[in-house]
Amino acid sequence: MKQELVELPVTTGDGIFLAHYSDKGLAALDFPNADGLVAPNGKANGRAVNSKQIPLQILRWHRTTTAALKKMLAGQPAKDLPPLDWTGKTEFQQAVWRVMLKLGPGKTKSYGEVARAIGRPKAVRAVGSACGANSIPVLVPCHRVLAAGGKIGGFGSGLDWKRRLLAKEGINL
DNA sequence: GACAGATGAAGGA
DNA sequence: TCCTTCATCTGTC
Repeated sequence: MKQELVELPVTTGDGIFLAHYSDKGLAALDFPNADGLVAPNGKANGRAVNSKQIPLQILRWHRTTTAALKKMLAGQPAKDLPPLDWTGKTEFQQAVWRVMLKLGPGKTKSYGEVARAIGRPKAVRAVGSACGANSIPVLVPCHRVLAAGGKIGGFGSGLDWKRRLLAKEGINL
């Protein structure tokens, strides 16, 4: 059965992101498209999609998310993060993302370093896959994971975003 | 079970 | 240096 998600827009100086909440926490975050609006799969442009009443708890998470996102986009550490809903994700993916959450602004790790940090030094390609499976970019800073030698590597939401986010944190590739 | 992938390292030119 | 090749590990279909 499919879990119902509440979708709420997050307006930032970089466009309107779309946050998806389950009853457990923030489940996904969509980047704005080139026009600064939410991506086409988000069914609204800057409006709450769900007509039904939004639970107070989700509104509180949304405030935290908005503040955290704005901080991150300003290259500052987010003070608080909403609970993240990683339901259905594997142990391996969660381990990779936990390592990323520990990375502060301006700090980067290579895919190999992340693999070593979770005790699987040879699972470098798998770390790349786990990064790609990250549905909460920016807040789970997969953009801070670079390829060996300081090369940019890849980014599921587009390398432009990766460069942009890194530049905000003072990292120029 | 096969295949693909956001890598890394080694070897050769 | 730069490029190519291959080993490695995990997730997905």
